[in-house]
Amino acid sequence: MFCRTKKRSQNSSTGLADFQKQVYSLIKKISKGRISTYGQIARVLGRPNSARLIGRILSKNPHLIKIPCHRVVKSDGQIGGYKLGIRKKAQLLKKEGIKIQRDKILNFNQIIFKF
DNA sequence: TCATTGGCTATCA
DNA sequence: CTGATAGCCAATG
Repeated sequence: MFCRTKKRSQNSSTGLADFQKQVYSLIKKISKGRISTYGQIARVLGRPNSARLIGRILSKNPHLIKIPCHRVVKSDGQIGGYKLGIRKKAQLLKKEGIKIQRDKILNFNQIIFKF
């Protein structure tokens, strides 16, 4: 009788698979020479407390060619992490005209990408 | 202004 | 359950 069930585990409410796709979609939109932050991505997608999750997702599935995940950094201007190392990340960013010193973005405030 | 602490999120060892 | 991650934020001293 009652067909109950569905016991959706906690992850239905978060919709993780969907969340990942949205993360990738969003990051692909970041223009060259601009950056965003893990927290900002999380907020735009409606998960203000899941900044850390963004980093996890990117590290798990870095489609380095299609998705410019090197343009996503920490909210305080630090580089964050990168599959190939933060040195590599810094190099890529510099190439796009972003000024970095001691693994920190100097003009962070001016190049932040607004969705 | 800086350093520390605790809470959040999801996953793995 | 604990600790550790590509983090963020507010509170505290």
